[in-house]
Amino acid sequence: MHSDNVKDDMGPEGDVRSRGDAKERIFVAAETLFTEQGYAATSMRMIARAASVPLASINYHFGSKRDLMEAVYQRVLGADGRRSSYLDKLERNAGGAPLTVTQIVRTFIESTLRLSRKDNVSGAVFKQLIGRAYFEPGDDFIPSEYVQIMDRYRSALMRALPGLPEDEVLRRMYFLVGIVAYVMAGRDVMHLLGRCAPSTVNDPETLLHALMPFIVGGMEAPATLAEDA
Amino acid sequence: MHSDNVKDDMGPEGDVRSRGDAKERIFVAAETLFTEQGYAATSMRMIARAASVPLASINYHFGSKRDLMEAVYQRVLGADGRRSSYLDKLERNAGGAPLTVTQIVRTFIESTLRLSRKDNVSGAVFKQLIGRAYFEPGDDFIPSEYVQIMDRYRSALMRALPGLPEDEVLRRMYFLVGIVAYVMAGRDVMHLLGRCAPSTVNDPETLLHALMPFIVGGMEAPATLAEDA
DNA sequence: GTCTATAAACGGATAGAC
DNA sequence: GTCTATCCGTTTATAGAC
Repeated sequence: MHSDNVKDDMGPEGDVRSRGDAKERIFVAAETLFTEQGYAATSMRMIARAASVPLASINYHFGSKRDLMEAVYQRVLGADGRRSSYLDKLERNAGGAPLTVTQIVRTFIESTLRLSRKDNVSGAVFKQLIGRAYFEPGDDFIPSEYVQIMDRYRSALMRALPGLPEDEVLRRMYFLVGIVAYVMAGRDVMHLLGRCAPSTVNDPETLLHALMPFIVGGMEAPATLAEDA
Repeated sequence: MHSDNVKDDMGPEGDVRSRGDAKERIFVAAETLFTEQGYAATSMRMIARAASVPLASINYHFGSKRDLMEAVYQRVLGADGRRSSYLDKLERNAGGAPLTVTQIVRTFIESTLRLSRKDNVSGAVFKQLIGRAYFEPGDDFIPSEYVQIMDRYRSALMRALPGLPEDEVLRRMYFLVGIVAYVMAGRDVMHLLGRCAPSTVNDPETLLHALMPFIVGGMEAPATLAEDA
């Protein structure tokens, strides 16, 4: 431990960095623990210990545990704002023509993947967080930006699938979000399904790539099954 | 058994019923609360209050909170043992020919739905529990019977989709399980996607029916996308 | 077997020294 | 701003009367 004027020797950035570091470490620890264990099962003391800060520091920087949770979700999901702009760019290139289902689905999946790589200190660890956002019970932490993005995807899919009733498109979009969330959540269900190379199956990136033909096939399927044996 | 002869006046079924009632009420309350709120967020006191039993009664009948959780999962998932026999019956009728993807998927979905209606006192409430089984962090509660059932589905799908590589079939089965679990989990994500008649969208039974063509289309899709604009 | 009372530990949040 | 010590409610689990 050092006394007050030791920090002053580092100049102004010393102060800023020490503040930022503590807050950032709390952020990373909270993101990791909430993701791995869920909100209710994670205690403030676990977060403090993982971030190597005193317990009171969390309340000082973030307020309550609930506030901390909302801050984590806001940052992670808020970084997703570019999803709609990717769609905009595609539609501009198409010159007014409807996008294909493949294009829309690929944009959704790739921006989700990009979200899991950039702007996130914890990178590989955080992958479950968005998936968990849909399953965590209680009040929803999902920011309003997300609603707008989903609306953009909805209208694009409506145009791409004119043969389907509107509510059917909506349901299939529900399935699209759900299955991506499920894969992002990354729960290892494969041990249920028998042996397989774990790297092939558990890596979210590989899985989401394999997901493409599956989703497109599902999206473009007829509303009612032809075969009914 | 018991020292007091007061209870003997009710006859043997009096004893059995009183034991069964308390234990059963605890079971139902636990199933409901674990399902609605998750394991960590549910306290023994909530369960005791919902079941109208004293707190100590839970520990007497079930041991620890963890033991209670495992008992609930065992009973709910264990009731799923008929899934494989449904497949067996189909294959016997087919006389050695491979089942169609539609048949397999329908069997999976319908037995999942049947599971949510029968052999469960809480009926409508429990719907999320199986879905949650795949997402609840921590050690897994999934009984070994499930692994065998999944193996049966895996081999049936392998035969139904001879054009796909084995690991691709496995991945698509992963998607099948995932999306059914997601819909069963029943988290209301539809407010993200814009307005829609809630009854059409939130009712699991309707959703799972709409899921059929989507999944079959995804299952039968080519391994690589033809269109790549 | 049922229930009250309590033990022992843990939870989030804060007061106050520095 | 940082950190120690603490308050106080809640948690799981059990002891012991009936």
